[in-house]
Amino acid sequence: MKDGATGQTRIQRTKIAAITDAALEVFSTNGFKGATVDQIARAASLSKPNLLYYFPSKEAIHSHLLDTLMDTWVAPLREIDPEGEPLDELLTYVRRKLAMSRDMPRESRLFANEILQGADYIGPALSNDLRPLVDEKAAMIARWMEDGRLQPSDPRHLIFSIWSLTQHYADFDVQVRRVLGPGVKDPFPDAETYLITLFTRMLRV
Amino acid sequence: MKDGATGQTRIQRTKIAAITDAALEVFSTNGFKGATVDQIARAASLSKPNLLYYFPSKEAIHSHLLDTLMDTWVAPLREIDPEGEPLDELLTYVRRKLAMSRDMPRESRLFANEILQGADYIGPALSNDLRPLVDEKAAMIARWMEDGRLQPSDPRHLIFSIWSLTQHYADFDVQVRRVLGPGVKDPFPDAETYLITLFTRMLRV
DNA sequence: CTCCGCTTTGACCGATTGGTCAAAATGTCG
DNA sequence: CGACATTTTGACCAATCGGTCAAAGCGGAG
Repeated sequence: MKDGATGQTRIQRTKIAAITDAALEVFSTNGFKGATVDQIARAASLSKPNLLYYFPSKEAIHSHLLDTLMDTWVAPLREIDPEGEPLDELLTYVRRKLAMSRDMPRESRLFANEILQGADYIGPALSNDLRPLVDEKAAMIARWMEDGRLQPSDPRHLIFSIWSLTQHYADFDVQVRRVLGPGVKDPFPDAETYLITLFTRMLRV
Repeated sequence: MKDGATGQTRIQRTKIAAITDAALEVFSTNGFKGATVDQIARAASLSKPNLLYYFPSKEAIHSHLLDTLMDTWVAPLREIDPEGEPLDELLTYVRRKLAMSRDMPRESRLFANEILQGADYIGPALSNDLRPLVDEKAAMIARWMEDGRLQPSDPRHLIFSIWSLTQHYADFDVQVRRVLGPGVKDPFPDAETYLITLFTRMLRV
């Protein structure tokens, strides 16, 4: 039975949610080419043909994942408030992005895999959607710097550095833990302290 | 004919070099599971059986690559001089790592792929070889900070941040270029200026 | 109950995968 | 040259890949 607004039945919603969650797990740990439809189906407790009843192809699942997750992923950047206190806004952004690495490491690794291997699917979105957003926020930061409310530096590379440092703790989690050793149960508290110190010294006037 | 020291003929040296170079290209852009031995063979201008005459398996090529490249990859960290001027030593380290991202992006992506997907092969090396080295260098940096020659901060996360920021420009090169737009032909000069500023403000007493 | 549309499945397909093997080609030496 | 080791190749193999299909199972409305 249809449910007018979304055009999806209850069962469809449930199964599609299970599939996307399973696909997120499998794609993020194996990459697109390394993942198999069978793996995803097993992780979602479905048979392979049953999975392909809900999605036409492996590529379709991957695209669907990237599309629906993209907004969530850049949301914290969008929420930086031009009217707020500059340093607070940027430090909050750092904290939010680090929290996302802690709470959504699979999403982080999914995008990392995609970009690392050429961004074949997500590439256009980077040029058409992400770039204007970065332009806008970089201009805002540049204004803050001109007004003497932040120490001057390249705003675009500042944004890159926040992405790089925060996502590092999700994408390279294995390395971080191996290097810190088994004594460190959770690297994130120290990471947050360090990153806040770093960007405070970088930006505070 | 053997050549006593290495146990390799001239042809073997040439072909193995061609294979490792081709494999670096293919593995770094497709990951281990995404790469095929046919691709590597074609990139090395060899037939598949001929390639498997020099290496017993796909996994053997991958292992060989990671083993031989690991030393090169951590060399700049090893070369930080405990007797040098602290800030100079660390800024030089940043410059060297960024230069490696510019000149050896394939190597960077090879390691990024391996770690991102669980570090199944390289994991033990991280615990047994890299961790002691980081411990040693972190202790050195901590001493510098105690002596008042650097602003204090977590030395291990400082090292992580240098890895993260410099390798970002190799691993996420596609994203960086898409976000900066086609007007920017080479992101590296601005990146170097930004990173030197960042770590100078972070560390200078 | 019957009927009908949605859901699930086992069997199967062609293509591609990593890897083998025996034979042929090539190189290297006296 | 002739003899022997090294190198190269086409044909081939079992396993796995993404995807198809017809048939069976299922739930709810009448």
